[in-house]
Amino acid sequence: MEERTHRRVRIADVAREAGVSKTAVSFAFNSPDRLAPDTASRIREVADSLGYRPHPVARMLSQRHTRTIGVLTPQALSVIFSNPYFGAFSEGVALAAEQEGYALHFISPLHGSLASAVGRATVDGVVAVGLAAGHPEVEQVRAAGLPIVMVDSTAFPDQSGVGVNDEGGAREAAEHLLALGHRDILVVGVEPPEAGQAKDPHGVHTRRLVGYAAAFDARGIALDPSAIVMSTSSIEGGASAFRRAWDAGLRPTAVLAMSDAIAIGVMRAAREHGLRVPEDLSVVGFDDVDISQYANPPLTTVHQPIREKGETAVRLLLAVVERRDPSPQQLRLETRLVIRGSTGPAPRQRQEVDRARG
Amino acid sequence: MEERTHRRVRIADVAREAGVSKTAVSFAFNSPDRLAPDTASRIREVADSLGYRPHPVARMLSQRHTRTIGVLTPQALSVIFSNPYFGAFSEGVALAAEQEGYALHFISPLHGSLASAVGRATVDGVVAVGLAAGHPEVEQVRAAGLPIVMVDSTAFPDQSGVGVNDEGGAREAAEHLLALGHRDILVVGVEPPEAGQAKDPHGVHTRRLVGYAAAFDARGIALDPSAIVMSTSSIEGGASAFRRAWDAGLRPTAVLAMSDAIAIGVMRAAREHGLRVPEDLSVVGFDDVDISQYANPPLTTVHQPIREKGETAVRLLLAVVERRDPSPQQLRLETRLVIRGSTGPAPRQRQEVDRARG
DNA sequence: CCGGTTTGCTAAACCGGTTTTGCATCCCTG
DNA sequence: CAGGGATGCAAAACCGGTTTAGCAAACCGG
Repeated sequence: MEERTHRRVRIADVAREAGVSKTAVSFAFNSPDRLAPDTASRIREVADSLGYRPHPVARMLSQRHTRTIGVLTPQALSVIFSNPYFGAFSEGVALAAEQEGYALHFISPLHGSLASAVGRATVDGVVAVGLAAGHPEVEQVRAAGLPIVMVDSTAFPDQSGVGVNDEGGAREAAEHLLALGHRDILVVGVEPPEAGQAKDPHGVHTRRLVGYAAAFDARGIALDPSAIVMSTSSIEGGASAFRRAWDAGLRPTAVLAMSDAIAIGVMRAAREHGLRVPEDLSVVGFDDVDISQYANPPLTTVHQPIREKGETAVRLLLAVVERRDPSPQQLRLETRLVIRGSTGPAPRQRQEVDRARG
Repeated sequence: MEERTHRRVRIADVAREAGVSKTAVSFAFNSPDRLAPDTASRIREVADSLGYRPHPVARMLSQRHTRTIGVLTPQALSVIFSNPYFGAFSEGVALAAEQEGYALHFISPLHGSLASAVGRATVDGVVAVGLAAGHPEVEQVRAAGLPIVMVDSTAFPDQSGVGVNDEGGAREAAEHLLALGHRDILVVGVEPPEAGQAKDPHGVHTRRLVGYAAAFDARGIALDPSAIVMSTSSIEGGASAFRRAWDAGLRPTAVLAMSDAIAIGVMRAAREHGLRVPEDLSVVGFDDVDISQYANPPLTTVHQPIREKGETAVRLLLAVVERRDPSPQQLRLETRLVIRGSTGPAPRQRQEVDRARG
């Protein structure tokens, strides 16, 4: 197989073989109308016979765009891909990207450095998910002159952003529990996966917490800060968070989990302690990830249009990448509570026992 | 904000500003040891103050590599990202890629054309998943001189490949059911998601079928071809496949599903028909995807090291990309049956009823 | 049949870096 | 103090395309 050592066929090779200039070959592929029809087809034949393929990198360089969009995440891809939330989001991103003819490039820390990954990325624009607006890598992207759209985070006024109504959804979730008579409610919050990540005062966690609190306020009840625990957004994280709360003596009749993965973990841990869901413990999640409807019992949760969010992010991005409508927009998609099997009326006894204990 | 209109800072700008040549600037970044220490640091200062970032595309062109690896799939990304199997595989790929300092580029049909997506892809090598060796796009990659490693598919002798022991795992699964006394067993096979995809005689489906058949053969029992139905690998697909079989009059006591998603769908559909799992119906899946242990009941399934497969694929690929050990290898990772709650002894009555009916 | 436009193609510049080659200058060493 | 080897940087070539400017021939109306 000499094919292996065989140098790649360049445009100059085709030009020489066809007896024309490089320009003509380029025209034959990109604007055939600028050539006599038979010249164009002759060139293409020669190119085919030589197995010529325009070098994509060279093409990018001279055309000054890559037809690729980047998805920027502060977490390692190796930890994110089997996260169903991210999976659904990526689906949305991919759908829009494919329709518009853009490829996808995932930008995540290389050798631990997100900055160098950003510097290496050959993209026309970036969708940033899970990053605060002031994040240094976001600045780096802006400094490179690349359009960026922020997802679930406040954006700069000169760039677009998409989010969902976290407050409203959270409030609905808490109201649902309150209406069922629950008063001893444990909140399990999502903590930023990167330890280095400073707490974002406008982050998802805060917005959902505000929503929960609003529901409590509306009933003149205070949300007990000691009944708020943090967890990574995973089944294991949720399970261990519930165990910690239990060990600390908390005996909630309901849990407000800030993600479905946490909710599912909470349900598992609760079962280990002999609690039935929803008879002894009601659990409501957040996100309405695909698998939540198949959970046991099916999870009551706040639905947010994850896929649509990904699609929207790409469309907003491409609007400025392709200079169609560069005016930045801030979109907020709606959320809604989906009541399934993991929530029910507060257990009478437990409630009284807890009161007596408290 | 004039920043918006501001042209990108090029290497020549830095050179002029610092009073040196482009070469010196390049050296300052890539091989500082070839410059006097203070010259190098002065250049870097100037570069910083100007906000200079080497243009990644230009860099790729001259260095003749991209430090990116491509993941090639025949299915649209928009349909694949929330597939837990693919998620886990991508995790493995991402883990190895990140460790080696490579970025990830997903290559999937653009505007419906996989070929054009391959032509546009700026990658140093490709991991192909779900494609048969003879697939035209695989040929295209080879013709472009790019290293490729095939996953779960027979590879050419001059390129590497990774697979798992599908036959062995399938055989174990069938043996398990047979040993539990099941005789009326429904097989739900995976059909290639792309209709255009011709049936690959060496594909995953065939290998698993061979394994099932081997277990039957060992007991001198024939695998009834009419008890084999096809399905797309999804919960919905599995559910509707079971319904179709049921409507066709089949009354199996056990199901061999070729993927976990199918198995979960089968369990759901079975419950709709009033069957209890595993009392009335045993179900065994394939793949042992993360969520299978959380299914209701926990799914008995054939475990395959999905993440490890992704990792291995990347390492094999990089071995030839970086010309470390270009000798192609064919690896086959092991599978094993994981017995959980979805399988049990064959129900006596049902068995007899069926015999009488049969 | 003349001046102007169109057609069909080419030469050269360019995209923004890296790499090779080469030339001074400096430092040793004998 | 001449000769040889480092050292430090610059000039030019190169990566492989696209795009601009421009030229010659063909065409066309008057």
